[in-house]
Amino acid sequence: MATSTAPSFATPPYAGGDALGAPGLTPAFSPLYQQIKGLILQSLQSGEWKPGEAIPSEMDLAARFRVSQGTVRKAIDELAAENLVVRRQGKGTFVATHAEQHVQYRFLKLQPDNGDTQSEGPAERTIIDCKRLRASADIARALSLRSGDPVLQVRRVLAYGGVPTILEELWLPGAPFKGLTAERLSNYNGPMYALFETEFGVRMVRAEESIRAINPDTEQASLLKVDAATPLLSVERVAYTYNDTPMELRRGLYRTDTHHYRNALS
Amino acid sequence: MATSTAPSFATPPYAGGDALGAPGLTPAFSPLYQQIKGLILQSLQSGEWKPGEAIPSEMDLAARFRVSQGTVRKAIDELAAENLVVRRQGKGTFVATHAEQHVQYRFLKLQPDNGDTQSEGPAERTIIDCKRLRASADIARALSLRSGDPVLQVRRVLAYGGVPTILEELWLPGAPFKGLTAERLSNYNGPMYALFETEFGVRMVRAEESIRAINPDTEQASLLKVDAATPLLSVERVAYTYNDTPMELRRGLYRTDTHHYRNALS
DNA sequence: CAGTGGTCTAGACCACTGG
DNA sequence: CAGTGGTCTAGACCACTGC
Repeated sequence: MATSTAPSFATPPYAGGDALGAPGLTPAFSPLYQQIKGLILQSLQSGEWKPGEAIPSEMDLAARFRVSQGTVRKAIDELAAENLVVRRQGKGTFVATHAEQHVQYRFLKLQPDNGDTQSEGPAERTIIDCKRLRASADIARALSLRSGDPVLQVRRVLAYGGVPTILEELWLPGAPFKGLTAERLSNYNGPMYALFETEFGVRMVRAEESIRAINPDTEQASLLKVDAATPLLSVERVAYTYNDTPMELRRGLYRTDTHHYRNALS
Repeated sequence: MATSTAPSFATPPYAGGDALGAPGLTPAFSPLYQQIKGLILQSLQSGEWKPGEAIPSEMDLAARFRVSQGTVRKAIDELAAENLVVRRQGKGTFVATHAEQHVQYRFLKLQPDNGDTQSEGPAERTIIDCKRLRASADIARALSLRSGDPVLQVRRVLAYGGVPTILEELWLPGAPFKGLTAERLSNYNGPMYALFETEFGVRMVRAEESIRAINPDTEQASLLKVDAATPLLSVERVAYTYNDTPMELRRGLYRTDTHHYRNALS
């Protein structure tokens, strides 16, 4: 509905302090553009604008929130810096998506040693299984659930040019992903995070990875078709939606004889 | 001296196109604030303002470059986003430094599994050796040198709580680091990159890492006091100064039984 | 051509720092 | 208190997109 219309202040040109309307969700003291950012964020979470769609123009938002275009602009600047929206000059500002961009697999830092991600092409994906389980203590902790809560476990292998390169095991909270099956995963063409968006309305926004070197156990070694003495990269990722809500725990084993994990520091 | 004073344009309020003065170094077409950013960058490289020092206020820079404060602000915003300068409200804008910040070891992503970097304290550093060598083909390529050019090689071990955890081997171009010795490295207290700043005027700005899982050879294993079958993280880093000039190649072996490599994705 | 984001300006006031 | 960076506004014009 016509909810979040305007921060109710009447002290132009600079209100300064807290200025939120009815929901009153600003605990301390934040600049106007931060409050506007928060309001836009709420609309993103609530699904008012869906991934891939355009959000209203800066002028429209400025009118809606009763602030200047510059203030909206600064709010959107930050959202764009966090990869939540994408600006396109002359067209508009769009809700970021893991699909339909050529920035696919944004969270996958493994790349071929020759650097040519292009010629390598997309991974060949093989689902091993997809089970309904109850969360163990560590899984529950990572996903902010309680031990025993229902979770989905997916295991799969990614291969490049016929060479199995990544073995992944991932856990998802049962409730938001009700109805996810191995079949739906297999039939879907494109990044898994894109499927999460379109089928479950869950958009992954941010993630953290912990990396170690390990030796695989015999099952892992056979799935990746490597010797058990071949060291592998163990990459544990927790992915978050809006609001810093953890929505996925993923444990990956990466072969690093033909690929490497690339990271830019600044 | 009083070189870079102002982009010479006389078409207020918006020149639009290329507007650089004498050196004329803008090939294509860039907004004013980008040109200002470039000019500030030149002053940073030239050492007009040294790491830790304050740069002129936004007002001063606006006057110097004959643009509005807002334009200078946007230029500095980008430099701050790239960690080249640090803004401090009420005090000024300062040239970023690897020393004297509590953001030390910005490029070291290894951290203890309990996450408590504080209680762990600083690493105990042991220099193994520091040799003058000639660059091999791969070293030369990484540092944009020619094979056979003089380079310095440093090897060292970092330990935490008496446990050797990191074995590093690093190469530096000979010319800029003339006079670096094992002694000076050992005597220096603080991050190596801070020493590079104060003693050699080389500031590392950005880096890229390639990560693999490997088994150590016998020498490496003994230096880290681990079994030769213990898989380790191999982290190859190229660090860059201003102008994307590579200034260091560093190959690290990380133990990941008590520590892990942490990476934030967004 | 109208509509979008992108740049630039000028001026006002706020928040923080230190003398 | 003066000086710094930080926020906000209003208005102008530029660059790009697509009808």
